[in-house]
Amino acid sequence: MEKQIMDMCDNTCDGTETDLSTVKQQMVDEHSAYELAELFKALSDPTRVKLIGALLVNELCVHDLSVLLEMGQSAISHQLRYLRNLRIVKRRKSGKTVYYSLDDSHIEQIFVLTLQHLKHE
Amino acid sequence: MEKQIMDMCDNTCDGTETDLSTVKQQMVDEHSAYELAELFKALSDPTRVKLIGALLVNELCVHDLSVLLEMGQSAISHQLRYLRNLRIVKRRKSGKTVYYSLDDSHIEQIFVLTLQHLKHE
DNA sequence: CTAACATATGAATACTTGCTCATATAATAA
DNA sequence: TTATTATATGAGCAAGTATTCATATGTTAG
Repeated sequence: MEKQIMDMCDNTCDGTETDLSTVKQQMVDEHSAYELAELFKALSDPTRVKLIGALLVNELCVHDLSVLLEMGQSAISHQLRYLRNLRIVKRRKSGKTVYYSLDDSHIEQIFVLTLQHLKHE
Repeated sequence: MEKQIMDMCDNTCDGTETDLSTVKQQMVDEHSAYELAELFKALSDPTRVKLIGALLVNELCVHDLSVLLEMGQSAISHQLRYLRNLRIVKRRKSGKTVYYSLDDSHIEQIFVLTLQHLKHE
């Protein structure tokens, strides 16, 4: 434990000439790191990926999404709320049914770009 | 429960004219969904984001990363192993010290693209 | 009004995950 | 050899997460 704190005070390990303060200035800041992680976390679950993948094709209601993914209505609804809180999807109500669609072209781009990368290799 | 299974057999809910089988054909398949989620999961943690953000600037050894992120050596090492297993980072050994660097230009692109999106809004 | 349908949501639970601690491995120095 | 430095790793735990179940809300039909 004491040793660890000592290490923290040192600025380089033996054999490195890297200027850490320069790296620290250039690297992504604390706040951005959390924002990035939060955004990627939304895409880090297969169910959410499938939901986004489906909404990429068409606006769909909860029931249809539940049929498409072969999952319970409640699970779908919970995940849609998650994505809605992050403004990744939006909803449109029409009578009894609620239609969901994508609400963020950024996510759409990232999603499609990454999908292409996975396919072409 | 019985009701749920009934729902699954229906192909549309009232008020929808969406052809679900057509959507299913176009949407991302099961396997791709899991691959996408796995990839994004690697980027869904602030520590891993910071690690990648630092290695985006420079190749760095474990100790320096531990200093930069102000975290214990063990935590850093565990996360580096995680990223290494997914071939996101690679390592180069030089004497006692091990230098890590990015190993996947895809991830790099996605990371930078997303970072830009977050900044410009 | 009541019944049926569509969606939302709180609680419970099984599972996952990120960190710490202690220790192991590996390389170098004395 | 032993001591020191750098990194790796297994176990354990606390916190988080995705699903299910039961139920609530809201909408339309009869």
